[in-house]
Amino acid sequence: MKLYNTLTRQEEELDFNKQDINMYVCGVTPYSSSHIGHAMSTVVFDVLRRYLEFKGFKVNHIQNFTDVDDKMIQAAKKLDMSTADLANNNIESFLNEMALLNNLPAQLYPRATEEIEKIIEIIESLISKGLAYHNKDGVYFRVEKVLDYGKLSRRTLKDMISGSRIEIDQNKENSMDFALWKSEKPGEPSWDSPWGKGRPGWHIECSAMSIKYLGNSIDIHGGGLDLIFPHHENEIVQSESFTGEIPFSKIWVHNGLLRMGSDKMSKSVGNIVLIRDVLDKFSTNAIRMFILSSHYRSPLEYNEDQIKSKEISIKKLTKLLENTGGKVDFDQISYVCQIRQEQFINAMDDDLNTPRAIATIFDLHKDLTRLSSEGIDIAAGQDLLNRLSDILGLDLKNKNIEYNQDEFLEPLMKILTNIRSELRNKKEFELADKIRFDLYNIGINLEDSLEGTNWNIIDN
RNA sequence: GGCGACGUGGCCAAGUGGUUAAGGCGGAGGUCUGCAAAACCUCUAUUCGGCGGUUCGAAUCCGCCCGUCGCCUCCA
Repeated sequence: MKLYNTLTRQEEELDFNKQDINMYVCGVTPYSSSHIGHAMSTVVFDVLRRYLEFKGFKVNHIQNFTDVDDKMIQAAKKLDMSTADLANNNIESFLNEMALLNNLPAQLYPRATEEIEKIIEIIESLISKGLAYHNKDGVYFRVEKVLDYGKLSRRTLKDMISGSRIEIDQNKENSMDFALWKSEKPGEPSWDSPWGKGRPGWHIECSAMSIKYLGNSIDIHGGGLDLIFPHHENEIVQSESFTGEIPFSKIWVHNGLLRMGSDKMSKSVGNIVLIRDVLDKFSTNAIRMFILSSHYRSPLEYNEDQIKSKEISIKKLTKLLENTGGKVDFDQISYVCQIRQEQFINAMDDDLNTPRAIATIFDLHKDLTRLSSEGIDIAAGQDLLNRLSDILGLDLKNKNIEYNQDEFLEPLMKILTNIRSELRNKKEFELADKIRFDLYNIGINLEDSLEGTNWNIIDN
């Protein structure tokens, strides 16, 4: 399998000579509800993980929570609660939403505040190596000391300083030096350290957690494109300086960002759509198919019409699973399965090309409907359809039938459709059509078939 | 200002040197049906932002121009 490595700016063959793959994915800062941009990122890495597992690897997947930082402190203050409570609340709903999105849970979800010991160990080591210094504001990393600083984001210190929008901090040796530890300010959560009370800076928590749980040099480190600089750049320089091992991560995978209109969706811009609101409107399958219909490195524009169109696509695929029976034709069915599975794998092997993978699923669908209409048993093909869909985290077996589970509607509709069937049997079509028409006007759609009448609530 | 990405049919989106430019949605026609709906079948870009260039051959490589976006501050 090839994956695009942000560090080398090219696709690289994944030739890990081992069965385990260590994958660290940067999670969220749980200061508020998560938006669908976060959903996009987690779905992408979920699919990467599922595919690697399909290929036979055991994936150690870790996703962190940065549960203390400026935003956390501000938000907690505003809500008059502790940062810990705020984090707990948001983490709980985040994990809940991940499950609803059908993302496999990571093996571990470490939190910055629970890794202070490791964080301090790293900072002490960096100071002792002369790569970090302590002043009244905290501890800072000396970026000038590291020659390859900027290798991930491909920029030089000179470029960064000249283009910098941040005010120059006179207390820092170099304006690009970044905080490893921040000294305590009144009213803020803090921990004891050799440099007095304080809290970790951004970036250091990910180095600590990645190294502690996955080792000095991991296989895949991922996150959104917007984390390349400064977050991942700084993680690299801290980690490699601390462990002395290069690379900190063999491959850096970054997903493109979700846009709202033509702008990036982000909490700070304020143009966000919450995951839970999208989950209210659309099925998990449709949301995932929407996300996976464009390549993970491209930007994706949030578009409800497009998500809606995926509901229809999913329904088509689901419908095919209902076909049963027919004569066994091993040659035909296995030929089709072999071709389509191969195309699916080729697509996924090519830098996780999910749009192409999805296209082969539809090709498989077309093949199978053809064979089925020729009276051939397609059970083996349906099984493949399920397996391939499962790699994308699409659950075709789970029909979203919750609509029809209302305890009053269900028996009521049964009475109505039974009466209507009798009318149709007596050829009293005018009255039967009136029932269908009137129900349609209150939002219930009837579909007659040979097996009986199905109904569903029309979504808008 | 520096670095980077992108512009493919009505919408979304693959394809990055060579048979008919994937796939989904939409649209048109058809099969089925008492009629609908659903499902299925067929059709739906001589053309890839514009202009030049390289090449036997370019959506695909090069140059310029136009347009959109991201990072350089917190961000998935």
